[in-house]
Amino acid sequence: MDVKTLCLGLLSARPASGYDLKKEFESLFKHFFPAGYGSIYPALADLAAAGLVSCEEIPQTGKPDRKVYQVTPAGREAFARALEECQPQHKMRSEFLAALYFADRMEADRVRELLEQRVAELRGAVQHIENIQGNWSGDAPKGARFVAGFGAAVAKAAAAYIEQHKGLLLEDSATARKQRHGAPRPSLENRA
Amino acid sequence: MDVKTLCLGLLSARPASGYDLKKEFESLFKHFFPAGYGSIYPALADLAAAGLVSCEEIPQTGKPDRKVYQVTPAGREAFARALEECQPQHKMRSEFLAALYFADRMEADRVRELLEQRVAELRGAVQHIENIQGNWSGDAPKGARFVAGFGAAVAKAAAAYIEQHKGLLLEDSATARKQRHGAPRPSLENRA
DNA sequence: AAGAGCATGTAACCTGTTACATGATTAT
DNA sequence: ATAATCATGTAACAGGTTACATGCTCTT
Repeated sequence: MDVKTLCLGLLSARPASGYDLKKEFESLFKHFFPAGYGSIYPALADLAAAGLVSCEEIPQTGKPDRKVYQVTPAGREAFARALEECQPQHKMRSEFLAALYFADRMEADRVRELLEQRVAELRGAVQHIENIQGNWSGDAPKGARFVAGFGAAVAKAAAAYIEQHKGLLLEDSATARKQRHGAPRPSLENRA
Repeated sequence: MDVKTLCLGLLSARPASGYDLKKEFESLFKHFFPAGYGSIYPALADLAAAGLVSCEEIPQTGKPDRKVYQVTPAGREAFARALEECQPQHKMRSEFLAALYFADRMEADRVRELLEQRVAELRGAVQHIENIQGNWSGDAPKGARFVAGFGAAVAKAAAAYIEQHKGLLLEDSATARKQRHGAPRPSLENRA
């Protein structure tokens, strides 16, 4: 399941240009499978070379010809097989968590900055998803709805965790806790 | 924040060999920053070449010499600067979500399989984290505790979402819902 | 006038993954 | 016996990112 396969999948719903596909990646796929022109255009060229899509060039004035790609029967079959056979991974690489692992060695302001930035990003992601959902009129495919809901739910959970547990990183002494809340708060955070 | 920087960070807590570092990556970092020997050994060689770590070779019988790396003052400084200056990203690439976006074009059994696999993985991740937390006796660094809690919370939220919303993907007609639950369930899933 | 949107692509680069190569010791 | 653990590394490969290259039109 690489960018190439995803392009094939999107094209098997409707014909599109590389530019169009980029916009699709920017909307729903943005937060779990980003792709730029640098991967989309070569992917399209490869798919065409393999005969999985065909390309119709539409002349334009003042801009490069618009190249609209369409799935071929072979492409449709290849995508179906890909869906059947792939063992979909869920990879993540979080520099955010890696950095916070070393929170001990950072200044409190820096920790606060990282935490706030991440929460802002997460809220942005939720907003982005809810905007998309708001533009659906009940006719969106169930896969899209499931995926959007998943993204929003997980982003909200992440933001909530940060808000609820940032104290663990920002208040480093029992004294600090006492002064701010009147009583020490034993760390219950990590219980099952 | 690449594998190289993380190795430097781990080494600035205690000296270790590449093999040791791999184990550290396998424990807490496993779910948000995986790294294999193929990235760790070259990273260590680069760090040594740059003078950020020093290496002591300990002869062994029957195995390659154990190479224990230690941070140099320059390395400590470089890591501090990296923590200060990095703008930590949180990248994810989920073939799982990408595949489910196309759930319409999959057989129900296949969808069920993907969902179950993912839930099993998520529960495994939670288990893994809770095992680590169980081995801590209150003395673990706060960064580690925060990160572990975050991972567990997010994994639980993801698993819960899947369990609660898999119906959206598996029951595809109002008829099916009526037969199983006695009444159709309007899609409330995506409301804010 | 400035900026966003439309529209395509290439080439160098970075980083990480996978497979290969070796081999003794210890636990089940 | 078999598998796991210890212990190191290289080389080829894959895949994606970034910067470069071009240029018109429409909106503000």
